[in-house]
Amino acid sequence: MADVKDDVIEMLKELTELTILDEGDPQSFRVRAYENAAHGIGAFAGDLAALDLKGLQAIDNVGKSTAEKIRELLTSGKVAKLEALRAKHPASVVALMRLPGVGPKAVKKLREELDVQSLDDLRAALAAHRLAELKGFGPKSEAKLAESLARLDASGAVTRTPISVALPVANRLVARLLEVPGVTHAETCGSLRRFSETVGDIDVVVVAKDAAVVMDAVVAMPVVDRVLGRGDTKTSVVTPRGLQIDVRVVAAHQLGAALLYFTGSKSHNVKLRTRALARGMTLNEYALTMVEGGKVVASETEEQIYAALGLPFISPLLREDCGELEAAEAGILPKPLGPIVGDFHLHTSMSGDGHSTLEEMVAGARARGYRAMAVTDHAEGTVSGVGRERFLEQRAKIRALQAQLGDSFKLLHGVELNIGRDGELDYDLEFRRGFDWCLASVHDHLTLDRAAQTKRVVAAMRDPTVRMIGHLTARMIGGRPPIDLDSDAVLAAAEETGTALEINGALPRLDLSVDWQRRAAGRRIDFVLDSDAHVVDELERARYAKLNAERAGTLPARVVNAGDGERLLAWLAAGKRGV
DNA sequence: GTCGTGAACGACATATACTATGTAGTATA
Repeated sequence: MADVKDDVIEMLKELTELTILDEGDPQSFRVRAYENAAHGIGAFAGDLAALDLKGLQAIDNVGKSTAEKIRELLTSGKVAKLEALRAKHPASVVALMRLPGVGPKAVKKLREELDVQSLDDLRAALAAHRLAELKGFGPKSEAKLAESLARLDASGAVTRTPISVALPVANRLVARLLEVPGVTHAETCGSLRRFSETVGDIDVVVVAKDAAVVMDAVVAMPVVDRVLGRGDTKTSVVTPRGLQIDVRVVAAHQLGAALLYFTGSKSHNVKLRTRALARGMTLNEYALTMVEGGKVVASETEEQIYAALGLPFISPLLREDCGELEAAEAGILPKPLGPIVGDFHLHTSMSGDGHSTLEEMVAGARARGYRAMAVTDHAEGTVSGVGRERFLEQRAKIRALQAQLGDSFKLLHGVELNIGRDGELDYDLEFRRGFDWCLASVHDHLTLDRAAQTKRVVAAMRDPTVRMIGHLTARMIGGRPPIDLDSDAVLAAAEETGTALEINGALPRLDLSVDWQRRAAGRRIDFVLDSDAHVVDELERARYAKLNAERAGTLPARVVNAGDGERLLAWLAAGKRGV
């Protein structure tokens, strides 16, 4: 479903990049307009292909010109303006700008004065020491460009890093920083704090008495492959896998302003700063200050800064400039979800890929204060799945365990069914009815076309035993794409059949995505936050599912296992709607 | 480029750090 939208955003991003080159200014109005339009499209939850020019222009920051380009792209597959820019600035030239330290001005100069039109040309110019002739370039520039080129040859293009890779690195880094003498606070900011699916780098804000000590500690860490830059308060390093880490040291009384700034998003910050100026104040990463007289209004906490700007606290998860500032102003920010009270997708050592026992998983869930949980090992249709007898043995154990636990904890015997190529499910209807909880998921045949994928998923939803669909799109962030589904048809079927949709908290999945959840908003569809844990510590991942749901602004009333345990039990007892 | 006001045109433009150079470019949120 995301295909068309991704194509449009890709087109706008390319227009942005080429226009920066064309105008030699990364901040021109045209450039900003393309960026804003891409932003608006990103926040739009409908089907772009179904819209006419007028409909497209109703999207934020999409005007006549962009709407026409979108139609042009969707009908012909090409955009004349883009083609013209591509002809003028071929890919080999764009590649120059991707070199760290090279911007539009440098590219312009290299092309005009040295006829450098590609990385190869640049390599030759460097070898001949011709860069020294250029004003603004010196021996250091030469050395830096040569190193960038060599690194590019070695590692290929730079891509964004999936959150599943970046978050553990960031957590270890923060833990180490907290051990540095004099450090009283260390926190991950940037897109990781906003819980973006992929991140460009890791931003860490540190409070310490002596910044130099922190900088020394950072560059000495084993995770550091090389140092990009080091200043009095900011150091940038790169890991061996090419992930950039920026560490910034601030004073304790500036922490709020620093967190706000380094968390972003950029456009959220720009709007906040504009808002400050309109109120006679100026906001930077150190403080919110009166323009007249320079008196500091707020700096210590984010809450104080938002309050001084006449706003309630806005969760980092929402700071994407997707209407959160307007919602805050109107007092209609999405409410955070309550505590997680159950987990309905997890595996034990009974099936091939689980590593903790049933008892360990139950203990883990109880330790988290849950009221209920379903054990859902794989059915026989999955590689690591097991047959009927093993499940019946497990059921007996679960019943015995439930008897010990009493009413304080509801333990369901569940199963994760595999959705077959044509929507067929494991075992037979009668055997499936024997489970307390059936979830069904797609694990294979991931490249079927849209009609076939939609049909098999909807077929599974129509089964009376299937209470929930697990990781609906089967995507892996930074890995494999989502399966091709007709989102309207799938969501309509979920609503009609009363089949809940899982929000899977495994970091490589985060499935449903924010985009899908927003598409489902307004429909009567229940969501379940799950860990998909294969080992007891992974129960923690349900928290990531919760963050993802909050990021999407999914309503607490639609999430059955966050908030009130009794509400959850009532939902479980009610069974599948219409069955 | 978009947007809002008024039907063609003006407004839109945050704030800083670092680096290599001698004022500007690039990068970051």
